[in-house]
Order: sequence, then C-alpha cells, then structure tokens
Amino acid sequence: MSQPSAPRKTLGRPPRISREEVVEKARRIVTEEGVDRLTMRRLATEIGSTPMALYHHLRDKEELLVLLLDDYTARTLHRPELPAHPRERVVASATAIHEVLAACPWIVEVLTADALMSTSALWFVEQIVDGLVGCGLTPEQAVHGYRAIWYYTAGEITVRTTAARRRAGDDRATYREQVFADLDPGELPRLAQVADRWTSLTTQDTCLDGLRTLVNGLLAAGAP
Amino acid sequence: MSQPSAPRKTLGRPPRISREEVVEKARRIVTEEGVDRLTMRRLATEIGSTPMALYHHLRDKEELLVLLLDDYTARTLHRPELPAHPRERVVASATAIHEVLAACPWIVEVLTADALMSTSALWFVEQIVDGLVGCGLTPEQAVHGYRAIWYYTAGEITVRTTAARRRAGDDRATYREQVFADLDPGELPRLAQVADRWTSLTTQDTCLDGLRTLVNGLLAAGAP
DNA sequence: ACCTGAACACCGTTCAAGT
DNA sequence: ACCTGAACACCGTTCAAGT
Repeated sequence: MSQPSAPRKTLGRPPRISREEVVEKARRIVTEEGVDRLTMRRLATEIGSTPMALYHHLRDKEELLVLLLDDYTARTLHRPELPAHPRERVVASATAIHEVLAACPWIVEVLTADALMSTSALWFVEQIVDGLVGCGLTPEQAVHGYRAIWYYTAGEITVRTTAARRRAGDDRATYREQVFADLDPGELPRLAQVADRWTSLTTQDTCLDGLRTLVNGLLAAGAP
Repeated sequence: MSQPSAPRKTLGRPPRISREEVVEKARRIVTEEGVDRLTMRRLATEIGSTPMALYHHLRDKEELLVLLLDDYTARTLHRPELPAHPRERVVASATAIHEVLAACPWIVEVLTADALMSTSALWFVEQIVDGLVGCGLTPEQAVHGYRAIWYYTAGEITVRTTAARRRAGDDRATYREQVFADLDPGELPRLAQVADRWTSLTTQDTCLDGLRTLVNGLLAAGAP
C-alpha cells in the first residue's frame, strides 16, 4: 500500500513531508488523544505545515485512516505459533485478530472497510481458511466460514466499543436499566426473568466462547 | 421513549414544534436524501425554524438518531407468525431483525447502541432467548447466545453496508482485487486458490446460512 | 415556556497562485 | 513538484436575549 519511497523519476522541489511522517504523526495523535482529535488541520499543524500540503501525499482523510490501520496491524499483528489441530488453528487465528483490534477501539470506523481488514492480516485469513478446509470444508465453504467469523468479530468490537463509549457519557445506560426494570413478566417472561442479571450478563467477555461456538457450528455444517 | 404528549403541567408559550414533527421531518430527510444530509441546521430549515429551537425538544443529535431508530423499528418490525419449533423460532426472529435493519443501511451508525437495538425489538429478543431455552440452554446461556446472534447480525450489516458504500466510490475495490491477483501461492496457498472467486464468494448473501450455523453451534454447546 | 440571532469553535476540501 | 493563503461550504452547540 505505502509504496516504498521509490527513486524519484522527475526532479523538482524536494519534498518536505513524507507519507511515513504523516502516518507517524497521525498515529501519535490517535494513540495519545483519540480518533476524534485526528483532523487534517490538527495533523497539518502537528507536522508544521498546512492542511493543503497533506493532500499532496494523501487522496483524502479516508486514505489516511486505511493507512493508519495498515500501519497498526503491521506493527502489532505478529505471527504466533499456532496449534497443529486445524480447528484450534482457526480459533487461535480469529482470536489473534480479535485481540489486536479490540485493543485499539479507534479502529472501528475503518475496520469494516471490507471482508478483509488489512493486508497485514492476510496470513491470519489464510490460516482460518486453511484450518476450515483441514476440518473437511470445501474451499468455498471455508471462505463463507471465514466471513461468518469476520462478521462476528467486527460486530463484537463495534457493539462493545460503542457501548463503552456510551457508558462514559452515562445517562443513556440508565434508560436501558429502566426499561428492564419495568418489563412486564406477562408479555416478556424470559427477559423479565433475567432482567436483574442482564447488565452483568451482557458485560461479560464471552467473545472467545462465541467464536468457538461459531466454529463448532461451521464444522458441524460442513462435515456432517 | 417518546412520552405520549402528556397534558402540559405548566402554562406558557404554546409550542410551535413537537417532538413528533421533528422525528417525522428527520425521517423524511433520511429516507429521501440519506443520513449524511440529516443535520440539525437542515432539519431546522425543513421545519421552518432555527437550529436552536430543536435543542428545546432534543438533548442533542444523538438522541434524534435513537428516536429515529425507535420510530423506524416500531413502524416496520411487525410481529410475524413464528414457527412452533424453538430452533426455528430463534432463526426466524433473528432473520426478522436482520431483514428490517438490512433494509435501512443508514441505521448502522445508531444500531450498535447497545446489546439490544431498540425497545420495539424486545419482543424478538424474548423469542430468541425463549427459543434457546426451549432447546435446552439455561437462561444465562440463552442470553449469551442472543448476544452472539446480535454481534453476528450487527457485524454483517455494518460490514456489508460500508463495503457497498465503498463500492459506490469505486477505486478502493480495485486495490483489493489487485492484492488478490498478486497473491503468492507459495505463502498463501488457500487464498491464492480462491482468489479469482473471492469477490463473488464474499458478495453472496450467506447471512441466513451463517445465522443457522451459529444457532446450531449454540445448541450443540448448550445441550450436548 | 418557547423560540431567535449571533457567535464560538470547529470541519474537509478546492482553487489559484507562489517557489 | 511541492507547498501556501484564502476561501467555500459547511458542521454541532452555547449564550444571552426576546416574547
């Protein structure tokens, strides 16, 4: 994605700003102050330049965010030792992707970019697809399986981080508790039954369990 | 959520704007022109008022969006005849929620609000939890199961609608195709093997299959 | 109580010009 | 080729005042 600063073909004014510098400064802003603070103007002043100079190195803000995601995953998504058993390899790969993304909630706005999140993650995608094939799925089923895993992962992170963001701004959570406290046990008996445990149940981290469950379902469907 | 216009306790200037009118006009803007065009200023002029008048009826834009989601689900999420078999009831309820949300992609920014999307959906949540209990899960397992289903659903819609939005703005899809065309079969054999089919495979709507797979996994895990 | 005008503190992006 | 200044066309929200 970031072309490795090829030798300049034509001569002209020497660049004062590099793509790398832009991404690096953007990363610092995001990690230190949050995505909300990353604006083209803020980034420009951080670099000691003008907003417009950035548009010579980036098509638009969207491209900056994708670059940032690539940079982050390349930096943190290291290939681990994976279990030999194909099913465990699938679970471990999916967990690795999930862990890295869950650790940087700012990614949420970008990560839904496509069925694959970033080129740095391709190796993990390979492991998941290959693991599923190793369990008896056809390559086509394995791709669909990977997609199901990706949907689950992206959904888990999106829901959990926006819920957390909302909890920080209090009062809206109170409304939800109110709704659950006022449930009519005649109409919604199951929800009324678990109403007092709802918050604690939905705050638990059950992502790994869910992932395992999904993988089990995939294998049961593919290799009956 | 929208208190049913209770009789006014104190007298004063008669209101010229009602919460209902605000939501109605906002809905029209969103359905006719897209979420991006829904701004407080635009909404105010549509109503024939000023931006500030809105803040007398709404806390902020966030509240407007939640109101809009409630309004939409109350309007479109009608309780269907559900299958008697508990597993099929789970699948049918989840599918109903998914269909309604998938039909209005603008919701994506709001729908991740919490573990439940809207009070109008509570009945469907009840059906899912009850169906899972009917299949042998404990109430706690059923709630976790519902959550897994919600993550999957939210992820599917988020990923698919942002992917579609991106496809409208072309060129970034081309980059992904380039990546897949250039895959090294030595390093990533499985991905290289399906590379030419990747786009068609990941564009297929396999949401229902995935949902069934997940539910199967949940039942296998809960009632071994 | 309800609404308005004017302002604050910002955005992303484009255009025409400078070196 | 690379960068700048000034501007365009917006945002959400607050404050103080009006009726």
